[in-house]
Order: sequence, then C-alpha cells, then structure tokens
Amino acid sequence: MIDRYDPQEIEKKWQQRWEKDGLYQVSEDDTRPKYYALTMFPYTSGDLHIGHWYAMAPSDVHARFKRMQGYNVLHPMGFDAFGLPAENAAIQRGIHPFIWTMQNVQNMRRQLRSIGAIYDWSREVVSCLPEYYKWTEWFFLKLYEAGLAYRGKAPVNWCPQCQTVLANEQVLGGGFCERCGTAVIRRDLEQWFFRITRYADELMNFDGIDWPERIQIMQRNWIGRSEGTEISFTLDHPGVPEKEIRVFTTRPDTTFGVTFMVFAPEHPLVSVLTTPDSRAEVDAYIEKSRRLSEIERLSTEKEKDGVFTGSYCTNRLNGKKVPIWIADYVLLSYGTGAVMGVPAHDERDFLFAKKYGIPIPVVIAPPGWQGEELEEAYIEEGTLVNSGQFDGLPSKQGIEAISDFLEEKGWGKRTVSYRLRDWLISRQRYWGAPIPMVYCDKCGIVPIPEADLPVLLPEDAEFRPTGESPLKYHEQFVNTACPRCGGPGKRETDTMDTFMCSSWYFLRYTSPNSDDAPFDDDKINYWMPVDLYTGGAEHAVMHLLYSRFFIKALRDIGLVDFDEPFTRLFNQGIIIAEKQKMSKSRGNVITPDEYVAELGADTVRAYLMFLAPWEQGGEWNDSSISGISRWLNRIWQLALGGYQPNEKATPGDTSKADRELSRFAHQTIRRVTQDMEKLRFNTMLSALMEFTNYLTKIKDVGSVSTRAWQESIDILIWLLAPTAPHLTEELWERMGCQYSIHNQSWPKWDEELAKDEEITLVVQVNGKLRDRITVPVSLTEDELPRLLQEQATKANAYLEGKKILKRVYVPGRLINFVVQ
RNA sequence: GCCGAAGUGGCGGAAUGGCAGACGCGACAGUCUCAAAAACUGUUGGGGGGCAACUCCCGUGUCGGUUCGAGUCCGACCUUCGGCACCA
Repeated sequence: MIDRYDPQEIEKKWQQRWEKDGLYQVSEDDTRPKYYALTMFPYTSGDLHIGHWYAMAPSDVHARFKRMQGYNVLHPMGFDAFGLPAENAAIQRGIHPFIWTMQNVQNMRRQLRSIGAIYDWSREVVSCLPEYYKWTEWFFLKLYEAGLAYRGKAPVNWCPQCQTVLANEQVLGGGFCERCGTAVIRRDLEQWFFRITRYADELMNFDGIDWPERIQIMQRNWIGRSEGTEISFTLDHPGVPEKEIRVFTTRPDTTFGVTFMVFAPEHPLVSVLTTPDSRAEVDAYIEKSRRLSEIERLSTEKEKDGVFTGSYCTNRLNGKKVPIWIADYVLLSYGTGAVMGVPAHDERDFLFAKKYGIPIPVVIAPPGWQGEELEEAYIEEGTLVNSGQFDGLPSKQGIEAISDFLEEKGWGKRTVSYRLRDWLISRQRYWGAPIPMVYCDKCGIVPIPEADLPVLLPEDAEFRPTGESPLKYHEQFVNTACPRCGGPGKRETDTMDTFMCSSWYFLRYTSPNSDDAPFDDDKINYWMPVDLYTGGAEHAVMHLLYSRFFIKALRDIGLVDFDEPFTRLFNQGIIIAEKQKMSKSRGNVITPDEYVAELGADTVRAYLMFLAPWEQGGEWNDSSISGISRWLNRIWQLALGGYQPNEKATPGDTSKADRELSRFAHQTIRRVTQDMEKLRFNTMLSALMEFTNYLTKIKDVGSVSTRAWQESIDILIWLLAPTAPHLTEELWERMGCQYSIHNQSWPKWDEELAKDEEITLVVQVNGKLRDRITVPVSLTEDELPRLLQEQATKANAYLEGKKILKRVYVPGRLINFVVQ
C-alpha cells in the first residue's frame, strides 16, 4: 500500500530544506546565461489574497521553467510600501503608518513563502525603509539636476470643509468629500513635475521590445501625439499686455471658418478679458466647472455649454472679429488651453454654435455641396471655399498651404501637441518619500546635498482626522538650515507619488545592499534589462510608462546604458469571486491560506493556472479545484504504484506500444515547452493531463516495457516540476533519484520521435464535413482519388452525379470538393 | 464619454482561416460497499429519424459581408470587464 499524498507534510518539509540549502540563492558569479523574471511587487495592503497568488504563482512556474532550461534566474520579491491606505489606517485606527505597513509586510512575507516560489529573500526590497527611499530621494535630485524636475501649478481636489487635498478615490460620485460630504472643488497648487513630455516621441516607440500590441496602443493613445499648427489671433484689449493668443489645431485648413474662440475656464487671461457686464456670469461658470471632474467635462454625452466673456480677438486671415467664450470642454492642460471654434467642421463646435446662435459658415465644401446649410458638422475632407486665396484647394493641400502662409507671415507655426502631460509627483501627504528640497528666502529653492540624504520622515508625526499632511505642522521637520547659506529655510512638505518608488525598484533587486549607490553598476549590467515583466493590466499605462520614462532619463544622465527596462511584458487578468472583483468592502475576498492548508500549495498553484488563460483571468470556483487535486493524487499513485508489464505481450506488441508511448511523451514535451514559453499555462496543464490519462490507460494493459514506462514517468515529473515543486520533489526522492529535481534539466523533444505516422484527413463537399479518413502522413495529392474510392463512401454519395468545379487540398488537414 | 479588451455546452474553457466543444468541473449510469462518502470506469451541445450499427439538421452575443470554407477576417450594433493622470 502506497502512502497517501499529504501536501501539508511534504510542502513544509521541502520549503525548509530548500531554505536550509539556499537552493534558490542567486549569484552573478555564474556561467549560465542570466534571466531576470520579475513580478510586480505587491502593495502592502495587509493580506495576500488569491489575486496576488494569481500574479505570483504562474510567474514562479515560468521562472522555474527557465531555471530548468539552464538559465541563472533572478526572480525577486519585495513590497510597495508607501501610500494612502497606511495613512488612512493611522487616522482611523491610531496606528502609525510605519507600524501598520511593517506588520502587513511580515504577514505577507509568511503568506508569500507558502507559495513555494524561488524567491531569494536576501534580495527583498521594501520601499518605505530609509535605506530604500534615500535613493528615491537621490533620483529626484538627479532628475532635478538634469533639468527634468520643475515646479508648476496643477489642480487638486480640495474639500473646503476639511481644508484638505483629497485623492480621486476619496471623492464620491457627483463630487463630494467621502469624509464630510461637502462638495469638492478643484484648486490650483504649486507642485513638482517631471518632464516626461520631453520623452513623448521616444516613448511612442516600442522597437526591440516584446510588449502586447494592446498595451502599445494604449500607451500611444495616452501620449496622443498629434501634428498640427499653432495659430495666433490678435488681441487688442485695454490693460492686457498680451497682444495675441495662440491656439493649436490639426485643421488649419478651416481657419477661415472660425466664428468663436473658447478658453478653458481656468485660463489665466479669462479674468482680465471678462467685461464688467459678463463678470457675474463668467465667475459663476468658473465656479461650476471647478466642481466637475475631467471625465465629466470631456464627456461627449454632456451638453456643451459656455459663457461669453464680452471680449473679442481678431482672425488675421480674414480680419474678422471673433468673440471669446469660456467652456469646460476645453482643458488648460492640453495644447494652449484655448481652441478656435469652427462649427461647420467640428462636432462639438457645431453643437456649441447651434446652442448659442453663433454663425456656422462652411469653409470646406462636401462633395456636391450647393451652398445649403449643414445638418451636422462636416469633418471629412473636401474643397476649401470662403477662404480667400485658398479657395478651390482640397483640404489636405489647404492644411499645407495655410500653414505655409501663416509661417511666412509669422502668424503661426507647425507644432506637435501631445495629450500626455508632465508627471505630477507632489502629494500633500505624510506616507511617501520626502522631496529633498528647501525653500530659503535668500537662495530660493535649494536641493539637499546628497551627503545629507535621506531626509527622514519624522516618527512622531501627528495624524489629524482632517487628513492634512502631518509634515506641514511638524516644526522640527519644516524648519531647517538652508544648505546653501545656512540661514533659516523651510523644507518641502510634499512627498512623492508612489509611482516614483515603483519606477526603479527593479534596479535595486540587483544589488539590494549597496549603500554608497542605488545599485552596483556591474550587477545592473549583468541583470538588466528585465527579461520578463508580469503584472496586472491595470498598470498598462501609468506605472509602465513612468518606468520607461525613468530609465530613459537615467540613461541620459549616464547612470544606466540601456533604453528600456522590460524586454518582454505580459499582463495577467484578474480573479473575481461571486461574479465581482474581490474587495474588502464587498466582503468577497478569497484568502489562499485555507485552501493551502486543506489541499496544498501545489494544487492551488495548478488550479489558478488551469482555470483560464493567464491574460484573461476568471472566477475562483471552489468546486472545480477538486479536479486538480484528484489529478495530482493520480500522478502520485502512478509514480509510486509500480508497473507490471503484461507477460502475454509479444516483443512485437511491446516495441509498437513503446513507440506509441514515446511519441506521446515527445509530443507532450513539445506542447508543454511551447506553452510554457508563451505563458499558456491552462493548455500546458491539459497537455500534462492528457499524458497522465494515457499513462493510466496503458498501465492496466501492461503493453509497454518497464523501461519505457519509467522514462515516461520521469518525463511527466520533470514537466510537472515547475508547477508542483513540492510534490515532484517528494516523488523524485521516493523514486530514489538524486536531490534536487529542480536542478534537473528540462527535457528536450525529438522531432522524429514526436512525428505522427497517420493522420485524420477531413473530406468536405462544399465546405461541409462529410467524412474523415485515416491516411499516412506522407500522403500526396495524387494518391487521394484512389484512397477516396476505397474509403470515403459517405462523401462519394454527395459527389454522385455532380460536376466537380474545384478541389481544395490542404495537406495534412482536408480535401474539399466544390460541386455544381 | 474617450481609450483598450472580451462574449463558444449546465459551468471554467480548447481550437496556425480547415473535424467546434480538447482538458477540467458538474450531472447521469455503473463498479466497490450493508449503505454512504471517497476512488475508479463509462456517457454527456441542442433537436429530429431509426429495433439497431447508425444517420440527418441546427449551433460560437446580434445583424450583414469576404471566402471553396468563418468561433477565427471585415463593417455596424448589443452586453460585460480594465484604464482615464492623487487607489496602487
């Protein structure tokens, strides 16, 4: 009688043994080729739920697979530890963010260990520890020195009642403060930015990196490059020094059709351009637009409204006076914060003009246009009309001709505009890396010298329920000596966006203990770039774009010498429960611990990989996990249950059966290997299940030789090792083999042995399946008619008395007769 | 609203433009058992016909198109999901 498969016992046993032996400790001093397999580090939310496992377990399987393939694999783990929830915990429960975070780290470490991954814990990074955030601050200084950091104004969500800045997630639907219910407004603050826009063009380029097409598209759309022309309109307004205003347009060919100008409500010129008559209405409109989110403002569903400021500018091309309006669908952050209104040829402008009775002159004639009024905006190409000397040009040429003309006259120039905005990194919060800057009355803005880093977060901060940053009221923190003149200075009290911490953590894993630099050059050169980066698709744009920017900036500063951080990217889907995304508030969070305790980590790992394609994700379902559990039990029985060949089998039978078994085995190696490379774990596992089923079937028949049987069991165990590391290690030991299975080589398939001898050829008539025939692989088209005479009687019935118009033969697949 | 995806049996899913439903769950039947559970074996898209071996028709969100052939490609629509710059 064989022992029962007891996951608890063997998983504990092997995790301890691997740890003791340092089996997964990684060194750069290694002759094997390197492979850096990175999983996005988790946020320290408290508990590891099944969604974390979904990110971690399959990537560990792939990393183990690369390891068996002979790579020196770095597969590290760490914690993204700064952020808002820690501060909320402090306010709500009176726990200091550091304590709360480190307790979570401790718990999550324990849970992460239960996965049975190859993490080398000596390389762990925790982004909220001074030895880490010292370097986050240091990178800020480097970017500042390189001219990539600057101060500017940006709006924040402001609760007038709490007198505090709110994160978007703290603003309830409809724009109310989650704490007190007051209507939230947007208010401008001086904050720090990184010039990511300087890299906009380079970030559009994905040459040489293997990223999913959809992520590339999303990033390109996010950057939103558009080529156009900046056109200046003259302004002649008493008491206003600006003599022109500029707008960006991709349709300069429509400039003769401008009948109004629209400014963003927050545009700096608005207050001076507003006439006394319009003042009350304009102010009310500005007030109203401060209460709307950008999504609400840009919704094409929302009615386009606006207010006339009472002032005019002049269209230089035709000398016409153009009324200046404000409207919330124009954003200050895009282009110049002002747009020209061409109602005949832009949908939004058309609706706007209709609503306010503004003229809609046609300047691009649609084909066959007879001078009638337009029913809707005509945005396609056409012929220029009512456009002076440009009449008669097709719109494409019109764009060029008018742009040339404007440039000659000095009234405009061709430019490129981006939707991408500079990266706002200031946060008015405590729990983040301090921005290492001092404001001095005499010297202005002064960076803290490198030698004085890190600027430490004061431990005795006071967390008030208002949510105001405790740093602002911490006198010892705020008041400091100016590093330049030694006089009194005040520290910057904003901290950095946590995306800053996650833009370089992958560099730190290569040399986590380096204390005179953020990383060791030799080690960066050895490990970087990351060969495979995996994580949730929710990071498709922001984190991944910021990290790419960060590396390009470091490259230009001279700190690294590669262009892209992540050579290959893969986004896994999300695990849902009860048809919904897991979340604490919904109370549907699935914790892996109980399943690990009951069924074992190997079963949970395999189940997560089997339930759906990894990039898709799916629903956690208690009842189907038993299938995986049963399967691993069957493998246990199969591997340890011994094998008795059937004594009645002739040598001929045995060699035929051996050949078939070896074909199946080599086809399985091929399928599993190829699926592993493509991270298609669900089909990888079904290939292994089919192989298991085959072995189960032939075991009772006893037709194969003992040697062939044992070879097949070995192959099965090797192929399963990355997925079920504990189970296979135990089987390997019990089969009397040398520790450790995880140091074994990944099996290679032999194309000859894997080759099929016979295949099923489909016979179709007019594309409908009529029969299947078994034919040798080597079959040529000439031999077909004879075979069909002999075998395919069913198909022949459909061909009876019909004229064959065409015959489509796809070798190895099908033959299709087109008749009648 | 905008950008990006996804829709296939009772359920999760499989399928280089070429046998739709691999593999697994569930269900049903059987073996074992006093019985049940577990385990194992078999059947299992829907509908029609046949005593039967079997056989025919329909079927991949909806509508249309391309093709000898469409789950797969193209167009329109519907539904669900991810992101939208201070959740990470």
